[in-house]
Amino acid sequence: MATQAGAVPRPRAPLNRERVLGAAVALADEGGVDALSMRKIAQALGVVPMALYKHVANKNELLDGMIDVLVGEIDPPARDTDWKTTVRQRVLSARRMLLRHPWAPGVIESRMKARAAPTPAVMEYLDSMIGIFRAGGFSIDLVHHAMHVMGSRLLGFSQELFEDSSGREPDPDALPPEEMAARYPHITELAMAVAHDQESVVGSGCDDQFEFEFALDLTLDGLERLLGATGSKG
Amino acid sequence: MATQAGAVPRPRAPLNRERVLGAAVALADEGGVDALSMRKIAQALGVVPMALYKHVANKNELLDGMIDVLVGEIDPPARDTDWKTTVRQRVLSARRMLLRHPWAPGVIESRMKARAAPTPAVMEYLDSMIGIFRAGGFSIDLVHHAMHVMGSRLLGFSQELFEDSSGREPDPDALPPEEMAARYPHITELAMAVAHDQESVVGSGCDDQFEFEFALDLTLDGLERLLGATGSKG
DNA sequence: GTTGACGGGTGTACGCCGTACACCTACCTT
DNA sequence: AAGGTAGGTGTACGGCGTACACCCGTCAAC
Repeated sequence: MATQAGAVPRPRAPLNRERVLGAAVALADEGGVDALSMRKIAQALGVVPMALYKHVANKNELLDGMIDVLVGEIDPPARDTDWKTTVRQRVLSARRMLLRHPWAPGVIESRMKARAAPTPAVMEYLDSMIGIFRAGGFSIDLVHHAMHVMGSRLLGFSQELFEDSSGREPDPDALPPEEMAARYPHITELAMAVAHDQESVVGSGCDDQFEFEFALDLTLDGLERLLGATGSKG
Repeated sequence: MATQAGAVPRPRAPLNRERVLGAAVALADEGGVDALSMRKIAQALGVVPMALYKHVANKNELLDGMIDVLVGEIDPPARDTDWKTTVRQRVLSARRMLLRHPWAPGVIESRMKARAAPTPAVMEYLDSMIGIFRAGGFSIDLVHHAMHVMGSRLLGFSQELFEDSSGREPDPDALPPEEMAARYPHITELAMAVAHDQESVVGSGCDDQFEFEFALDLTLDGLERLLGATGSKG
């Protein structure tokens, strides 16, 4: 009489860590990380909240697991190219991942601060990145500096201070334009200039991708110049 | 007969927005932002939780207010120096502020994402920074790029991926050194090298301040080279 | 002097959260 | 048949943000 011989329609697939993390990531993708709760994840999986705790230790460990899932989405390093191309491609791949999961930077940062060690996937990512620099002839000291220089960009995100604000409901107590211009003349000037050229770009009128690559290349060029100046001793 | 003529010991100073924000910042400084709750702030002020809501609209608005307090701690721009020195000093001042309030980057980032506009103090900071570049002869386009390049560093923090881990309770399931070295050879090599030189520096063996300035100068040098290449037309 | 508005602290209550703990059930091993 | 084990369940607790009704001291207008 076990399993009722298929009489009942099997109510759901068996839970496992992967499915829990997947549901959590999906929920965060569509509602932001603040809207993520153990109870909501359980509901999405058709399961009682406490069931999740058989697969993740607690919410923090769940967040760690989610990060690992995301870092796993980053492309592996290219083979048979110079370090600069490899780093560039890798960082851009990381950026693509983060654009798919805009809540990720915050989680990464907060988890980094709370934990003794980054998660294994992050460790592997960093290790591989260091390896790319080393293989490119960077001295160990220079790699060290380079990792710091890349800083947050290493994981693909910069602050995006001027994030796309179109499509947000207009702020009820926003300043009228003329007062805006009077109080923040430089911001206004910049915003006007950005809005003027390249009207083709939808949204903010600022090509985020271009800006990102501009910044990335500036950094990489700077590193390349340093590499040339100090030679390549290990 | 108003105010009882000092017969009762005045139980507490009257509440106001400033005192609420001050208590909130103090609490976050000593317990991290996760430990911050309206109830704890109220308790610290000897007041019932709902009293706070007469001075801040809600917790998010409180966080915004806290950011404004912090940004107000950043030194005003120096006068009568070149743009590079001015930017450098300002960014380093912002960094000092953030070292005093390590929870701030996370709050700034999360609030930036949730809000239509940054808080006024942040706006003023950004505006002033743009003004410094403009006064230094940067074209508006180049300022635009520069702001993006500075990215998170503009507000003084880089990711600090290798944050000081000394003084944290040892991770119970940390890898033994040899396995660490086998799995993450590059990280290990770098860590060893960093630990070797400059044993004078306490903590992680990595001079964060030096790394920060190294990265900052690399960026600024790159911008300076661009400035020279394109000339200074507005 | 009385009145009434009002700024600001209070008390209660609701619905959400993470999760400890005891349980129950279906399967696998022996 | 017996018992262990992995995994889903149910209940319960303490903490959170905050809506809402209240109450009291001050002060203006009459």
